[in-house]
Amino acid sequence: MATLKQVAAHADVSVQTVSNALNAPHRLKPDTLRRVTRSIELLNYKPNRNARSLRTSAVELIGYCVPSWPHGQTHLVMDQFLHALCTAAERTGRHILLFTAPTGIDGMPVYDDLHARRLVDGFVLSQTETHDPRHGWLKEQRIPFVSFGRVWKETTQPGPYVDVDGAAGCATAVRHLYETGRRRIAFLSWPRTSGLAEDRLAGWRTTCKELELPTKDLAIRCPEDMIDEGARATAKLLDAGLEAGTPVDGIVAISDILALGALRELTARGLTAGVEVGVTGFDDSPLASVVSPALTSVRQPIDRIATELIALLTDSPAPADPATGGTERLLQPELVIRGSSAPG
Amino acid sequence: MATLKQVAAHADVSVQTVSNALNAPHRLKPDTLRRVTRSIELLNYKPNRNARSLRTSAVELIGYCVPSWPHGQTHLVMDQFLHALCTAAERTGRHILLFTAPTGIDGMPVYDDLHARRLVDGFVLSQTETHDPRHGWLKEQRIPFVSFGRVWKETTQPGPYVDVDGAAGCATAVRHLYETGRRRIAFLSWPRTSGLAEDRLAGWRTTCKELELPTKDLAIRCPEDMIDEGARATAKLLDAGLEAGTPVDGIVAISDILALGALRELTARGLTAGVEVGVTGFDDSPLASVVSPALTSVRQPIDRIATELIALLTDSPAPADPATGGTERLLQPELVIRGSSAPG
DNA sequence: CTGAAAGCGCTTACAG
DNA sequence: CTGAAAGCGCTTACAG
Repeated sequence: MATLKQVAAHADVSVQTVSNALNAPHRLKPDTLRRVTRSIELLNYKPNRNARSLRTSAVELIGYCVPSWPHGQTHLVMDQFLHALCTAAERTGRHILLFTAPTGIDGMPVYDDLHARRLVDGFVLSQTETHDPRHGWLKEQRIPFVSFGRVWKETTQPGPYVDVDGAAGCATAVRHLYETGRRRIAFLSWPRTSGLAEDRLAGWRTTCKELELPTKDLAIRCPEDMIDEGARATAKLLDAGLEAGTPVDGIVAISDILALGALRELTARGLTAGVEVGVTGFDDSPLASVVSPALTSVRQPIDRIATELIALLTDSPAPADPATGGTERLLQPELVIRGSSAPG
Repeated sequence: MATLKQVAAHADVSVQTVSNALNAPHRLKPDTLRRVTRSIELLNYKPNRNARSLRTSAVELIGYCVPSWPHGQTHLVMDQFLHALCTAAERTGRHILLFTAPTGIDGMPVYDDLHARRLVDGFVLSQTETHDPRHGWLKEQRIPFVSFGRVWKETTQPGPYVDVDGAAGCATAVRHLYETGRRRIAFLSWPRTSGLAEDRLAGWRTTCKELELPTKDLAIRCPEDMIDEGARATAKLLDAGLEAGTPVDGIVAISDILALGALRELTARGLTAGVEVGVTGFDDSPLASVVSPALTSVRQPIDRIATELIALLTDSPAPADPATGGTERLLQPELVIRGSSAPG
């Protein structure tokens, strides 16, 4: 393996000049640069990153804690997210270092350790929880990080974040169902403890009110994000609608999984999603396009999210540019319309 | 941030002794060790890994290329696998570095680069393809790697691998269906180009023959791993069975996704999985336990796989121990029985 | 525009 | 059992 010194000898310059050829080529006379570049190629020289990192004390590595899921649950777009995150990091010459850590505050020593030993420069946080203690802790330790997802219900968000406007996403879903003729639109949610859920639910509620649609008894909180729960909640909604003579004709689900449960219950009752009842999910996971009828779903802009995360983490402190500045980005999701809400 | 030197000064020993306290504590007099340890804790000293790596030229980082999937496809157990891989790596003091690369041979310069710049010590390969060119290339370059999955149809496997005995998994599934009374067991497969598929199919075929069950026209190759394809293939099987007066009563699917398609088609025809037809999948993905009836599925021992991968990659060249030695591990999967094959 | 020197924070033989 | 010295391969002020 060639070293700087060998390249320097080969090109008959000092090591410093080779280093400059790599890191500040404009400082070299074009002729010298050419000669050095040729030697680099000839010797197939690749700079040793450990030596560089030792000197600069930047490793160009970003830590990401692999979430561990309770059995039966899964992050259906996690591989997409990781791929996007890697790609975004690589565009800036960085990479993602994976690690595991206990949930919540108990995991913080792991973060501290990775940073102190200089295995990473900083962290991308995801799976943000309501009152997530990690953000405040990292900020206090002056460990660089950026969060995918807001810390809900705090007065101020500690540190930079990127998030998706869930309320707007659900609002779009409600409007879409309204435009396709639905007038009694229910919402399948998660427990109240989730700030994320409250945000999305608020989008549903507000939009229903705007459109003068009913909301009473139409929001159901499923205790877990499981297909069965979605089916159960849908059954309850359909039964109540029948009894009252006001059948539900639209269902906005807070996740694709719950939406899948809704689809299953409809099928079980001989109803067709997109015909009698319009159904929408959230996340546009791979499953959405694979069931039939395919699931209309709110898609988070994953590539954009990844790009912004890396930008916030690695850019020099933004100069408060009113347009792109600041350290908070709320991105707009997009409704992907398929058969479950609009037959044809 | 404390350095070795500072700790040495604080403990009134040489830096070398502090280093030894960390890396070879047995060399120190118990008393000295105690004193040094105290200083380390007091100063909250964490060794700089870049300095260490520069010196030892080992980074304790393992590269893993995040697969990119065609839209609508997903690796349902990828998050489980990554979690297991991370955990296994961390047990040996290592971590996983994620990167992206073009598929096949085109990606090799990326691997080479990561290794040459000393960002990683070696690689874990997955998504192994038939005739995968990466293994041979890496071996030739003397870049350490281990493969999850065999390179099929080659005379010899280049380099170490861990794989799951797919044939045995499918054999178990067939036997289970047989034991629950099924006598006409079909197989839902992938295209012939997949060595993995041929292996699993062979397990089905051999076991059927052993049990004197029919196999003719009972293996269907779905062009893609999608729910719709599984449903379509199942429809074809059921139709053919009806016509011939010999109804299919068992379906072994090569993946959970295809099995899900089978379940859907059964439901659409008013049949119940586990009653009229027993169905099994492969992978025991999160979806398996979430549909209803829940899906019987062949589970790959993910934690074991991860542990073996890390062991093969990082252990000193095994001394040809007849028991655990060698660089090839074929692990046995396990059938997880649920309602889709056995009601109640 | 180019080069000689110092130093990033460790570990590794080697002496004592 | 402990320490003085060299060196891993870079980059960074600083001179020239």
